[in-house]
Amino acid sequence: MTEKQQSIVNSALKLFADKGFDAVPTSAIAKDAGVSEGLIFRHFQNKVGLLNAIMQMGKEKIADNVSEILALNTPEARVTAIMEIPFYIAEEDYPFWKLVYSLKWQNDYYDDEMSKPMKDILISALVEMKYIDAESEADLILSYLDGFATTILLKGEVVDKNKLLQTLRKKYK
Amino acid sequence: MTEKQQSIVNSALKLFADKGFDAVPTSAIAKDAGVSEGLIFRHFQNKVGLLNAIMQMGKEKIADNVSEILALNTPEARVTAIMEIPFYIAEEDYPFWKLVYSLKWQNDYYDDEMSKPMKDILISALVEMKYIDAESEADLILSYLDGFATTILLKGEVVDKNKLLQTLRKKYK
Amino acid sequence: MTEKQQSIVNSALKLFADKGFDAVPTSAIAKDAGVSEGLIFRHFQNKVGLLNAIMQMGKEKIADNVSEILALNTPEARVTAIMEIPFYIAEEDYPFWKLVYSLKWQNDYYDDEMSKPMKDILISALVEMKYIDAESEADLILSYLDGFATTILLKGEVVDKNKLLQTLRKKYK
Amino acid sequence: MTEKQQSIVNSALKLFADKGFDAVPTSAIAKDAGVSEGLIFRHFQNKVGLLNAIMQMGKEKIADNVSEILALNTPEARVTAIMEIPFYIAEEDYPFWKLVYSLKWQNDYYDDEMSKPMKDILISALVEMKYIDAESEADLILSYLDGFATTILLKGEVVDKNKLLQTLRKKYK
DNA sequence: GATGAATGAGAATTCATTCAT
DNA sequence: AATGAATGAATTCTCATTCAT
Repeated sequence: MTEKQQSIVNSALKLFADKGFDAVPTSAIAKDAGVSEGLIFRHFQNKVGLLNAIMQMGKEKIADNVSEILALNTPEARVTAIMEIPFYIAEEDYPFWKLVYSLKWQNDYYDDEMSKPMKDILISALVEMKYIDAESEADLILSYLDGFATTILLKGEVVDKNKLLQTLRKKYK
Repeated sequence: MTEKQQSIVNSALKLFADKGFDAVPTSAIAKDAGVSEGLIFRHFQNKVGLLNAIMQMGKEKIADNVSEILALNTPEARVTAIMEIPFYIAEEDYPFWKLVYSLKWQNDYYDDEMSKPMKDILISALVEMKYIDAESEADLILSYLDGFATTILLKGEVVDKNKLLQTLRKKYK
Repeated sequence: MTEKQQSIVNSALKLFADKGFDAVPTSAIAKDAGVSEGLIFRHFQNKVGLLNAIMQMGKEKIADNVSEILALNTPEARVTAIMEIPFYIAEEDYPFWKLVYSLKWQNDYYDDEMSKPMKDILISALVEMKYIDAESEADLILSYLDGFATTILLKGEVVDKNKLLQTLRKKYK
Repeated sequence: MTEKQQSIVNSALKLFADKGFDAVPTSAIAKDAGVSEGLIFRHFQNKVGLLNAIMQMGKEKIADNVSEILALNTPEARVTAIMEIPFYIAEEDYPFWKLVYSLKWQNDYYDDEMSKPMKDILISALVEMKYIDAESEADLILSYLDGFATTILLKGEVVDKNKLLQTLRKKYK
C-alpha cells in the first residue's frame, strides 16, 4: 500500500467513524487525505470498496486478538479476556471500532464476521467450564462486551475506564 | 398532528431505524408514507426537523418509563428494573430505540438527554444501597443496559430474549 | 376591495419593490399580509395577476399626474414639470415606482404604458416651442427623468433631494 | 479559467441581463452553456458565487474605464467623459451593464462599488472648476449618467443614440 | 370569503463516479 | 500513479397553485 493509499484509508476511517459511512462524501475524504478525488476510485473502485478495504485491515487486527486469547491456558481466563476486550482497545484503534459499531446498526454483514469467532471461543470455553446453557451464557457475555464497548468508545472522556474495570472485576472476583 | 403527518413520522422512523438517517432519502419516506415529498418540508421544515420531531415524541415515552421506575419501592427493585429495561421494550418501540442507538454513533446530541435521568436514579439508588463507588457502579449497570439493548434490538430474532433474561437473573439472584 | 385584499396588495408591493418580483414567494406575501396563502389566488388568480392589479392601481395615479401636467398653461411649464416629476413623488409612492423601475429591466410590457403618455406630451410641447428635433429633445428629457428617478428612489437617504433640484433649476434658469 | 467555465459565465451573464438573476434557473444556464448543471456548482459554489464571479470580472473593466478618464488633461474633459460614458459602452458590454442596473433595484451591494470611484473623480474635477456645491453638481451628473444608461441599455434599438448625444452636446457646448 | 393541508413540478445543490491528460 | 475537469443521477428543498372544508 502506497503512502497515498494509506492516507486515504486513514482519512476515510476517521471520517466514517465520526460521522457515519453514509454521511461522508468521497470529496471530504479526498480533501482530508490531501489527494485528488479520482485517486480514491483508482485504488478502491468505489466507496464501498474503500469501506471493505478498511474492514479487511481491521479483521487482521481481530485475528491477532483471537490468537492471543486462544493462547490462554484456562477457559476462565479466556472468558474473562473476551469480556474485557473493550478495556484493552488501544486509543488508536477507537475509530475502527466506532465504525464497526456504527455499521452494526445498519448492516449485519460485517457484524457477524467480527463477533462469530469470539462467540465460538466463548461457547467452547463455557462448555469446558460445565455450564449447562453455554449459548445463553455466551450471549450474555457478548452483551456485556457490547455494552462496555459502547461506554468506552462513546463516553471515553467522561467515564473512568480503569475504575469501571475495577468495579467489574470485583463482581467476578 | 394530522393523519398524513403521522404517516410521515411512522415511515421515517421505520426507514431511519432500518437504514440509518443519512441513508434514507426524503423521497423514500414520502413514497412509503403515501404523501408528496413537499409535504415533509411543509410540516417539518427539513429532514433534520423530521428527525427532531421523532425524537421529541420518543422522549415523552422515555419520561413515562422514568416515572414508572421511580414508583418502585426499594432501591434494589429500581436498579434491577433499569438494568432490565431492554428486555421489556415493546416490539413496536424497537424502531425508535434502534434509531436512538444508531444515532449515538454519529451524533451525541440526543444521547445525553436519554440516559441522564436513568443515571441519576441509579446513583441515588446505589447510594441508598451503601455502595462505596456509586458512580462507577452506575456506569457499569448502564453499560450492561446498552449491551442488552444492542443484543435485543439487533439480534432479536436470533437470540432467545427470555432465556437470556433468566441467565442474567440467576447471576443477580 | 376588501381590507384583506388591500393588505395583500400592500405587502406584495412592499416586498416586490424591495427584493424584486421573482425573488418574492407568495408565501412571504401571505405571511406579511397576515392572510392565508390561498386567499391570494382566490382574489388575484395567480402571482402575475397580483402584479397586474398593483400596476393597474399605479396607472390610475399616473393618469392623475398626466392631467395635472396637461393643465399647465405654457409648454415650458409642462416640460419642466415632467422633468422634475421624480422630485415630487410622495414617499409613500416610492415602492410603486421602485417596482416600475425594477421591472423595466426585465420586462418591457409595463414600461411603455408608463412612459408613453409623458413622451407624447413632451413632443407636442417641444414642437410648440419650435424645437427642430423634438423627438431627440424629448428622449433627452426622459433620460434625465429616469436618471433623477434612479437617484431619488435608490439613494433617497444619501442624496439631498432639494439641493439637487436647486442645482438642476439653476441650469434651466 | 477553462473554456467551459468561460462558457458558463457568458451564458449566465446573457441570461441574467435578459431576465434577471432570480428568474434564471441554473438548469437554463447549463443548457445554454452546453455543460452539465453540476459543473456550475463545482466551479462557482452556488448561484450567487456565479454572480459574484461575473461582477468581479466586470469591476476590472470598470477599473480600466476609470484610469482612461483620469488620464484626461482638463477637469472639463473628465466631467464630460463621465457624463457621456453610457454613449461609449461597447455593445458587447451591454449585458454586463444591464445586469448591474437591474441588480441596483434589489440589491445595493454592488452599486456603491461601481459608482464610488466615478463620484470621487467628479467631485475633484468640479472643485478644480470652482463649483461652489461640487457634491450636488456631481450627484446631478451621476443622475444624468444613470438616465442615459437607462435609455441606451433599454431602448438601444428604438432611440437614436448618436442623435441623442448630439442633442446633449449642444446643451453643454 | 377564508383557511390551511396538500400537491407536483421544478430549482438549487450534492455526490459517486468517469475520463482525458 | 495522480490530477482535476466533467458528468448525470439523486437529493434536499421551494414554490405557485389547487382543493376540501
